[in-house]
Amino acid sequence: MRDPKVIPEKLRAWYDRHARILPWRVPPHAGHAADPYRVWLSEIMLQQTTVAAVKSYFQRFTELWPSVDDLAAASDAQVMAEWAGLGYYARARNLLACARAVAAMGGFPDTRRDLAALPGIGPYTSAAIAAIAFDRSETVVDGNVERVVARLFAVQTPLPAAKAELIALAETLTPMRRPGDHAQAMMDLGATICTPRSPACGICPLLEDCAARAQGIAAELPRKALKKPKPLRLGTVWIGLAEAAVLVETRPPKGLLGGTLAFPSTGWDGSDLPPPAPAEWRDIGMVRHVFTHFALDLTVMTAPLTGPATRGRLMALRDFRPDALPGLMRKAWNLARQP
DNA sequence: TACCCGTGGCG
DNA sequence: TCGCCAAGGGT
Repeated sequence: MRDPKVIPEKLRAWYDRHARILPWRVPPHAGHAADPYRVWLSEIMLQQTTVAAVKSYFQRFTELWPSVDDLAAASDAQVMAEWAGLGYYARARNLLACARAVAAMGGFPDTRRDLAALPGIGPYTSAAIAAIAFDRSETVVDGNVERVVARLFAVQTPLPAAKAELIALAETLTPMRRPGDHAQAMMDLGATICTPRSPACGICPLLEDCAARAQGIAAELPRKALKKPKPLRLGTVWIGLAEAAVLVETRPPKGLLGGTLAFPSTGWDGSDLPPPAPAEWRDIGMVRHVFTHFALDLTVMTAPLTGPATRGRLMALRDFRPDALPGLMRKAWNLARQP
């Protein structure tokens, strides 16, 4: 019943009318290709991150660094500061490493294989850039596509075990013509109609082709393995204030919040570090923050510094930008500056 | 394979 | 208030 070619044709027709307008996107039939730099930058930012959260960051980055060569010339600290708040900070470190590699080789490679050799570019992102920026017929599989395909073919296997099967099914839909628009159409469909909860099947262009819809189980797919409960961890952070300055440190380059600007803290994994300086530390309250795999209750201590610090460095308040902090540290700062 | 790695919005 | 989830990659 389901002709494998009818689905991409219907999808393309729907996309031509309903494509989302996004700052990094070239509309269908624009007559020119997308800029690989802007495609790459947006794809990195969009990894596990919503379109709404990315928009202002994309705008800011492309203003500061209009080309990959401009970005390659930026400092680590500046890129980390501009990325602050977006999360998954390994992306920012890999972003800069990738920009420098691309600048050194004179531009982005135009095949999926060569793209995937660059830092921060994996199976999804390499396929997306190859299809969208270089018109390569690659199959782009993200969370949206997994969901759309699982429903179209009524795949009952739970994720992540179903991953290989979903990729194989998605490949059967990839066209030779306009593969980039096809990829973006699949993702737009997943983001606006074939949504995780209460999908809008009534207005779906693939309604007649959807096996899950026919069985009445669209909203139940894709099935997912049970996830482990998140442990609660405890920690302490110290915000030391000197004359028009605050005690900060740059966190170690790897691990949680790696490379970000922070206040000295315990390790919040049981390690029991001492305060970074002698002072009359005062407990001003606690902030809760939920990471991917654990929750954290962080006790916030403040004090005017009275002796030399054993950790961190003093930063003048005029140079200190709270929005250069990751979310957890921003919460602590906001608590500390309240009366 | 199974972890590790942020954040904000939404029902 | 809380669990779920979002254009994943690295190890």
